[in-house]
Amino acid sequence: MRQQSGDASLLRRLNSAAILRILREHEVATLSELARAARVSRPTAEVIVEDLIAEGWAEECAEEQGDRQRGRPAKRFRFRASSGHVVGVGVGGSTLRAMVCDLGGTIVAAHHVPNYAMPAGERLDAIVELVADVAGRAGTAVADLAAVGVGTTGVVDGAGRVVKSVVLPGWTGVDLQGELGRRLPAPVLVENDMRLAVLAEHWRGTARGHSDVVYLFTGNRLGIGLLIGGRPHRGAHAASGEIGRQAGDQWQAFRHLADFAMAAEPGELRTHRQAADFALARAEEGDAGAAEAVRAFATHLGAGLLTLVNPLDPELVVIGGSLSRAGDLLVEPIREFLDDRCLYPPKVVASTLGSESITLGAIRWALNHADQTLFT
Amino acid sequence: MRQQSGDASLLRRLNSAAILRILREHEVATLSELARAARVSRPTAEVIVEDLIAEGWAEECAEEQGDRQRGRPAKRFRFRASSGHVVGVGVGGSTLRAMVCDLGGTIVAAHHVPNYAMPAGERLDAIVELVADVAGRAGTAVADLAAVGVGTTGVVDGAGRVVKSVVLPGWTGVDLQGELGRRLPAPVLVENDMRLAVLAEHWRGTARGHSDVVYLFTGNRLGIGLLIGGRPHRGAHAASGEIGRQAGDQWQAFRHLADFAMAAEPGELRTHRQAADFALARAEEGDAGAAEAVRAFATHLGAGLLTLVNPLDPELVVIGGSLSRAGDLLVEPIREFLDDRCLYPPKVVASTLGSESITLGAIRWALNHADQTLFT
DNA sequence: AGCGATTACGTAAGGCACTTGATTAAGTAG
DNA sequence: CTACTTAATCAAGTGCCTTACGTAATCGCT
Repeated sequence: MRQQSGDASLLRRLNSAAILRILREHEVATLSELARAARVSRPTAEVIVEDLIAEGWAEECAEEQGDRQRGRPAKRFRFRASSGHVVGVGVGGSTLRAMVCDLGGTIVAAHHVPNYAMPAGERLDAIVELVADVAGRAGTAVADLAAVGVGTTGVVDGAGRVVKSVVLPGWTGVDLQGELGRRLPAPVLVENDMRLAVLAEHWRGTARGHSDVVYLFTGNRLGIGLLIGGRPHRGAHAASGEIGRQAGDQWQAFRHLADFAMAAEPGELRTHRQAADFALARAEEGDAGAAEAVRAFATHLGAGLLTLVNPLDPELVVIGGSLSRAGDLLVEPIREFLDDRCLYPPKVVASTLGSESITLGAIRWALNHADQTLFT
Repeated sequence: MRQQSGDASLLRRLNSAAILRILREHEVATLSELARAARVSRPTAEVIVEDLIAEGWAEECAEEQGDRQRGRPAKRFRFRASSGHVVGVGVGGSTLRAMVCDLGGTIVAAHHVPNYAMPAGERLDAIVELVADVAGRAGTAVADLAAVGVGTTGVVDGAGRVVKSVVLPGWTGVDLQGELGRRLPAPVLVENDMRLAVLAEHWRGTARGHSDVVYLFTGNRLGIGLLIGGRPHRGAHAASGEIGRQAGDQWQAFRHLADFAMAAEPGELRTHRQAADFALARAEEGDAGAAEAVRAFATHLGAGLLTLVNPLDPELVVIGGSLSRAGDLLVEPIREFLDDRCLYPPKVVASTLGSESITLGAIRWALNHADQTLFT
């Protein structure tokens, strides 16, 4: 822990950051409100707000009709959300997605392009182009972006290098953060997609208000993202959540669905996800065998989750990824399984963010970085 | 996150805390050194040190021969470790242990008494008496203690209540922190023993310098303590590490040893720990069957650990508890198992703290609390 | 319309903590 | 004994915040 010390200017930085925070949390605020909330005197709040306006972080806004109290009308100020923008990028197995939002967290543009099998260099170019594209749609230059957050499949180390990727050919070993940082005139932050997904759930998804969350991604593969103490857990080698090589059949749940699909329509070759979609669709139509397979699948997931839930004791388990659309069909058996076996069963819910979760997480990740530089 | 703000006096508090920190980290320091390290001017460092001395936190010490440089000799100051003391208590299955240490972390007294089956009220009295005893041995009054840290078996909630204990009869439901706080004229902090054990390993054990650690306690039962980001992980219901009710045979490793002991000496009734001691002793003597049983036991533990290691990606796994005396006999098979199956295998080591780990952790927990109040 | 009550704005004076810079003190090296 | 080095001491001076007081703008009541 860095020992804090400093001269008088530190005080100003601190108070300035406090005021800015309060401004951003409230829609609008008067000087008196700011002074009270930040526990500083009015004159102090005044000069700080003047500075913030001069630097473009805040703006005065016209008074609204209706909320007029007694006494002299107060000037009203608000955080200038458009003073900066960030981009979030999601590098998925089949799609490159990107979003732009302002510093207030409002999404102002989004776009996506297919992510077919291509050499790494070409994909880097595609990402750069996509970032420029969405930035343009938002009326911003790439150079003016406060940060670009990127979420990608694979093991991503602390420096934003893709250490290992089985989904994207040629992606292993790419120094994604370095390469994008060289091509983009803005700070680039690369993270693993699971960690960003759970961050998104915490920000705008079903995990709002919960600081200890286990996120289970279900799609063509299984993945885990852990939120611990409100922050994504990365692990010593940034490999947290990698359950792919898990021994035994701990996480080999897909076979229940694959077996069902194979039995129902023999000869058909399916990916995990295709088999899952097939079985889920049949189950929703009322097919008893399919329902049984889905239940076995979910229970298997529950068993895997249990090995984590007991040691970690999370508040919440979120089931995300494309299979989470199945909702209670998937969630209910997991809930039952955990309820039976945990001293303190966590809540179990399905994600509602859908395919946007990783991009949203990348946005939040970039916003976190912007905040850090903003509040210093 | 609380938004910081404050007037000029905050600056003094901050700088004062910084100086105090530096003083405690260095054995002795001159004013110039302090000013440089804390990044404040010399006059500032001077008045702060004067204040600290007046309040008893620091003291001037005579110059040492030998380290004389050129120029006017500097006054030398040091942290006054004896300005405060804390007590750490470990409530184990068969023993109550206590230690006293000063604010510099030096143990100055220790004592322990048996913890036989007794009513909760009686045990509370025994703890209070033990605390008074060790405090007396250290030449301190209980009322002068900066904090008393207590580690106990069982599920301990955020307020220091024993929510559940299977080891100590009548211990379930005791508001340990409240009851002790009422009986002791000092701040009392109660935590789960596993979390304190891993804290001790981080402080003075094999986990020094590692911030992401999985600690596996092996004794009469299995328990887990997680250190995440350098801090003990508590979980949403403070039940982190409770693997007792784990489903299936995930953590039922003891049966390998119990089966061996039963086969070797039929009819003998043993606790888990007795069976383990028996098998380990035989294995050390070269008994092939015993070695096989121990290996199966260790491998079973490895399988349980794997379910945690892959999602959490710790730097280190520490095997603690009484069985860890077996050393490589236990650790080596676990290491092999994890090395085979992890993308990034953690280091695996046996604890060297022995039976003191929980008490040491309680000490460190109390010191953390003392620090928090010290540096404000 | 005028007046008091209420609330916010604006400015001045004072205090606290830190900094810089000059001067004095206390040693060592030659 | 002198030169050099480093520490202690003292004296401004600056930045930031606070309290205090006077001014401005609006509402509600008479």
